[in-house]
Amino acid sequence: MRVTSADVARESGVSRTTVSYVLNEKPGVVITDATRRRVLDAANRLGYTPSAAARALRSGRSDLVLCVVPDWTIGPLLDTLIDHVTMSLAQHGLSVLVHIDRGSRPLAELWRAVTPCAVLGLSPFDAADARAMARAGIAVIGSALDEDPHPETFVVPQQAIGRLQVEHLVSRGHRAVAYAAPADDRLAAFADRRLAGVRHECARLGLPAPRLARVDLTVESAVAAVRAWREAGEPVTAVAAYNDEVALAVLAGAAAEGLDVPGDLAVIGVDDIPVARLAVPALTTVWQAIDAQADYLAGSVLAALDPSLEPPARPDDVFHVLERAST
Amino acid sequence: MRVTSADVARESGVSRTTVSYVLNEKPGVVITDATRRRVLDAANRLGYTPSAAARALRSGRSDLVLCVVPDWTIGPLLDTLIDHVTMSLAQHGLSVLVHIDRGSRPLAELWRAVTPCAVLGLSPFDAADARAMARAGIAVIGSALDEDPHPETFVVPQQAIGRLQVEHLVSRGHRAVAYAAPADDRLAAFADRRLAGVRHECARLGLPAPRLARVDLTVESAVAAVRAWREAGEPVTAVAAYNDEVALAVLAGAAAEGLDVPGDLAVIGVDDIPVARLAVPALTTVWQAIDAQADYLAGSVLAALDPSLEPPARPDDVFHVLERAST
DNA sequence: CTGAAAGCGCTTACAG
DNA sequence: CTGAAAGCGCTTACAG
Repeated sequence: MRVTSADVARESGVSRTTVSYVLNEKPGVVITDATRRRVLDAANRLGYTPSAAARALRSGRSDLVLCVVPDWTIGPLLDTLIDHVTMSLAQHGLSVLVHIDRGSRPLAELWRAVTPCAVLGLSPFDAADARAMARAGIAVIGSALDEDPHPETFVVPQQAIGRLQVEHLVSRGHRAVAYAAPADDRLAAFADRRLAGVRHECARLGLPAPRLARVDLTVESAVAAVRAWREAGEPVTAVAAYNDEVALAVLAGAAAEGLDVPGDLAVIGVDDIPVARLAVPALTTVWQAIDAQADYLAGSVLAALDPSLEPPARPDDVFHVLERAST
Repeated sequence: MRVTSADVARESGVSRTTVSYVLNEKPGVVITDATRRRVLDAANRLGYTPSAAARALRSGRSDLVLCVVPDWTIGPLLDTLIDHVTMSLAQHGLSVLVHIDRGSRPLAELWRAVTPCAVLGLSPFDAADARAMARAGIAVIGSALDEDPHPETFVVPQQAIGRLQVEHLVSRGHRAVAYAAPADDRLAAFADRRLAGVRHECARLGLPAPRLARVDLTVESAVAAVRAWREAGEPVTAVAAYNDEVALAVLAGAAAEGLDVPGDLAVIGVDDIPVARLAVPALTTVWQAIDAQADYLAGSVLAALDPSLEPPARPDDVFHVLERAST
């Protein structure tokens, strides 16, 4: 049978009220040391752990943070981010629970089932969902892929990535730029915005509009793209790839076509996956300050939970070009 | 204010009992169609969703499955596995919640807070934890990295991977085999077992004991390893790498040393990460049947929850050599 | 076919 | 400093 606070009360000869006060270290209530000791001992002896369900029912709150992750195949960066956030929040007594949302069950069912104190969305929430959660007293920290004025929002401006890639390529003397988009449609929300950044920066700098090709993670696909780019009126000399994997495909395509990188074709990726460093030539890429972003996220949760806390400052400068041999 | 079943009862002019019966489709209870309709309508109109906390308190059970993931940097395979399990269980009304366990908070606190109906461990549980959960009526599905006779255990025999690698290399005519171990200590549980498999198979086939080197994900590290292997009395001609990333490092090291792959040195990885296909030469690797493993896992959860269900058969043949150009 | 009532385990005014 | 009691929202015997 489950050990309840009543058992602890009986065992230590006090009321449940006192047990609750002692165990929760209720501020403002003074308990004699002897009593406290007796309660703590009894709780220990009995192996008492409070029922979270009862607690949640009573207070309408838990110490769970629900982190909703969309069906992205973003990979290691996301894992690292979640890992960091989990660690940070654990230090404040909060447990992060990750749920991969593929839309098979409505989000509403989930957060009601978990009764979290906060919900962290790593992709934008449906407005109705967000409202419903807020109405239920849950702290909602949403996300956006574009600049967003709303302070409690996690923003990773994807356009900036594309801009940065072009800026770097141009600094290396290139003018004819191509964008290598991923084949997986689930990535479109990211890919389209990064492409927009590329386009924007090209226009701003007076370069020809970027050529575009979808590249899946096969050599053939990359070869086809590389050929098309090279055959253009003004042949492409530099490629901004959606991410490192796509960039590695382009590298493989260029090698298969006998092109020299970066002599004939420069390539820049995004993410700095471990393997990027191992490519021949080593891949130039855009690195993200995941730690800073994780800290911001954790801080936002904490601030949303405790209004007396200063909300964290949005990290700027979260992107950085890591120059290696491929550009 | 929260909408409760009492509100629905009032709105539809029935008792809470009836509301509960209708909403839970209680078997054996017959409700007139008109009543059912009224209740459903009212629930809808009011936007009623049951309080999971109250339900959990009442029944001591939720429809949450807690999946505890250790602090591995295993990457995409794990993501895929969890994704599949989440999907499968969602079809049975269960929501999977993933928690990365880095030991900062005791597991006991977490499962008590979540009140899951089942806990899925992707690494072995502490025996005391497992007992406590079982005592609390939670279905426990543990994991093991070695053969394990316990039926409700998820086993991915790591040794088999090493054996398979050697078997393949030998089939290509090699005798002098090396093992490229990862530098990250968190991977030791896997790496050591795979190495044991390599050793075992070498011994069984009468080959020299495998040479061993740690390779981190840099070219320099791989170059050092490759040099050491080539300088040996009987130079190594084939490398079984811990995983694809390490294998790609070895490939880079071999290239830097001017070695021909697979002519001078054959390399086989594990995982079939997308980039493996893009390597030059394309990387031979050991592929895992993640889907089958996910199905087994989901089936185990379901079977543990409902004794009338047949427990799933353990998938065999979950590993498979994917032969490409590097061997 | 439907309702009144108990109880899951907790916290917290409210009294002493 | 401590206790008796209410109530969070649900489900389920038990009566009708």
